Formats: sequence, structure tokens, C-alpha cells
Amino acid sequence: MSERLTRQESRRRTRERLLAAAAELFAERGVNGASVEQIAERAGFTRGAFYGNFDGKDALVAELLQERTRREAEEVREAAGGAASRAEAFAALRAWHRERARNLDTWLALRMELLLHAVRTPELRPLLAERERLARGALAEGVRRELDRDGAATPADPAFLALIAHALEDGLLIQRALDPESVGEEAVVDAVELLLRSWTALAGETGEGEAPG
Amino acid sequence: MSERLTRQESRRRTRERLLAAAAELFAERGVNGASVEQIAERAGFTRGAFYGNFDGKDALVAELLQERTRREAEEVREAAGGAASRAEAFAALRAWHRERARNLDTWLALRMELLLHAVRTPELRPLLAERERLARGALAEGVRRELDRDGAATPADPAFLALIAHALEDGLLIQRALDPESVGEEAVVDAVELLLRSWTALAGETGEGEAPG
DNA sequence: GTCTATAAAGAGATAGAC
DNA sequence: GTCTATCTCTTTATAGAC
Repeated sequence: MSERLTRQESRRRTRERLLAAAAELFAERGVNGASVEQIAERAGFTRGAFYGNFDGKDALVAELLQERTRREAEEVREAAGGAASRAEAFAALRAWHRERARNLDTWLALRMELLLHAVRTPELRPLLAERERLARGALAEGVRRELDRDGAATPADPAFLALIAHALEDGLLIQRALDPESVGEEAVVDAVELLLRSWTALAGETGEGEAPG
Repeated sequence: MSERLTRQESRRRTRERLLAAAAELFAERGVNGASVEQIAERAGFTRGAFYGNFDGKDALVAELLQERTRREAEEVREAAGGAASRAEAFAALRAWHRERARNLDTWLALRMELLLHAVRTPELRPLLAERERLARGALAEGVRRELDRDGAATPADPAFLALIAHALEDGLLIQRALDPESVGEEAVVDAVELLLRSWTALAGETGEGEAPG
């Protein structure tokens, strides 16, 4: 029985190495630009091992997408859990984005590759959509809390404010990837902070304590 | 001489049809997923015509990227030119985005394909970066004008506000492509309007007539 | 300028040995 | 489970006819 577990474990490790190699190559050369042979080779195997563990490239892509989506969803849950104060929340956000800024091109390329794949593969779309909804939901909770802390009413549907904040991540990272000179490393966090401040101001102006939506 | 013009004209038309076919296929199947033969066939030719007009697929991609970039830069210039009132400006923006929303998937996929290609091709990056700078510059002008109209000071560097508004386009379109249920057709325009209103509020609160950065 | 034919390389996938 | 060998199809690119 312990031998069986070892075999399962070995299989799991091989699959993981193949998935990691695929992620690298997809970022570098695109999903279509990376061949099965290149993926297997970077993982330290040959094509035989690949086909022994995956039904084909499409199956691997689908699994990679699921893996990354699940991992990101977990990170969102963790991030939403911690952070008692506003300062803490922003410190965490800053750390998170500094890490991401370090290998922006790689990370963004992979996200966009998987995203394009999902947009073109109807059965995978709900998976991505669910992850995005989750992230926006957590953000909406945070926005509501922050505005509450200031005693301000929410100046618009919190879900819409969260959508704006969330969408800004992709948008600003794209701008930075194209033109690093014009977009600072901390643009995302700076922008979210500015938005929160301005929404607080807007809420104060629109009427204290009013609660729309 | 008129014969020469005719030949030039004919060549130009062929190249344009090839470029248009390539744009369609890149959006549908990705740059790497679309073969030269498929491109030529959709344009109504064979591979021979393709290689008679382009040095290869890479050359066509580079040219497509330049063409699309130039066209978008022109649109930005036109949009920046017209629009006397705020209402006019938003009406134009709304029309523009309604049109874009109609074939969102196609448009976004092509933009992201070209964007990925540019990120991976160092010599093409400045081209894209320039176009983005131009768009942000025009937006910055618009933001400044709108806030001025309200007699409000600009609550932050107008370039940064413009960056936020501009980045939101990509970000929100991505969210809508993944999850149309949760993101309205007019999300982009609605968001920009909300941002303008909240920045006005923030400026009023921070101190009337102050002009930072 | 565009077509047909073809060379040469690369891709995904399977079979059989170990 | 992984490797080597092999099949088949697709791809890029070139040459030569028209």
C-alpha cells in the first residue's frame, strides 16, 4: 500500500513539473507556440511521459487553467480573511503587487494566454467567470467596509465600485507592460487608494448616510 | 503611368485583403494558430499571393500591428478634436463603446493577441507604447477640461487620472468578455462618468482652486 | 502578381520495449 | 511510467509555369 502511494506521488510530481514547464513556455511563446516536445523537455522528460500523463495538449491547457484559477481563488480568500485595518489591507496589497511587478511580463502573458483560451473555449468560460466574480465579491466587501469606516454612504452599487477596482488591475498592468516609463510600479495600489478617497468624498457630498442599491 | 498606378493599386488591395483576413483569423485562433494558408484562403488567394506580398508571417504581423496602431491613433485624434460639451463628449464615447461592445470578443481577442506579440517582440513595443501614451494624453486633456468646467481643482496629476480612465477600458472589457452577466454593456462609460464625478467631489473637498502636480 | 508543385521541417499522437 | 521509434498531417518556404 505504501508502494501504491509512492507511485501516486510520483505521478503527481511528474504532472506538476509538466504543468509548471507548460506555464513557463505558454508565457514565453504562447499556448500555440509551445510544442508538446518543448514542454516535456523543459520538465526533464520526453513526449512519452507527456502522453502518459495527459490526453493531449488541450487537456493539459484545461488542467493548467483550472489549477491556476483555483490557486488564485485561494489567494483571494486568504487576502480577504486577514487585514483588520485599512493600513494593513493596503500593506498586504502593496506587497502582493510588488511581487507581481517583479515578473510582470511573464505573469501577464500567462494570464492573457489563459484568458484568451477561455474566451475561445465556451466550456471553460464559466470557470474563469466564477473566479472573477469571487475576486470582485471580496473586493466589494472590502470597499463597503472601508467606506463604512469613514462613516460615508456608498456612492454607488458596491459591486460596481469593486468591478472598477478589480478591472483596474488588468488594465494598469497592461499599460505598465507596454510602457513601464509612464506607469509606476505601485500604480495599482496608488490608483485604488485614490479611488477609495474620491468615493468617500463623493459619498459625503451626495448625502451622508444614504444607502443606495 | 496610369498602368503603373493601377498595378500599385492592385497590390495595395491585395495586401489589404490579406491583412483583413489575418486580423479575423488572429482573433479567432490566435496569431500562432492561424496558418499562412488559412489567411490566404480567407482573403481569396493561395499561398503564392501571400509570399508575393509579404516576406512571411512575422512581417505581416508587424505590418498589421502598425496599421491597427496608426488607425487607432487617428481615431483618438478625431475624438479629441470634436465634442464641445461634456454631454457631447459622453455621447460620442457611448456610441464608440456600443459599437465596440457589438463584437467585443473579436475586438478584444485581436487587441490582446497583438499586445502579447508586442510584449514579446522588443522592437515593436515602442510603437504600442506610443499609441497608449497618445490615448492617455488626449484623455488627460479631457479630464482636465471637465474638472475645470466644474471649477474644481484637479485632485491628482491629470496624467494619472487619465491613466486610470484609460486602463479601465481594457480591464472592464476583459471582465465583460469573461462574464457578460455581471458587466453591463455600458460599464466603461458609466465607470468614467462615476470617476469624473467623484474626482470633482474630491477636488472640492481637498481645497477649491488648488492645482497640484 | 498569382498559381501549382514540392521540398524540408515540425507538429500531435500511437505502439511497443523496458 | 517513461523512452524510442514511427506514422501522419500540417506548416513554412521556395521554384517555376503562366
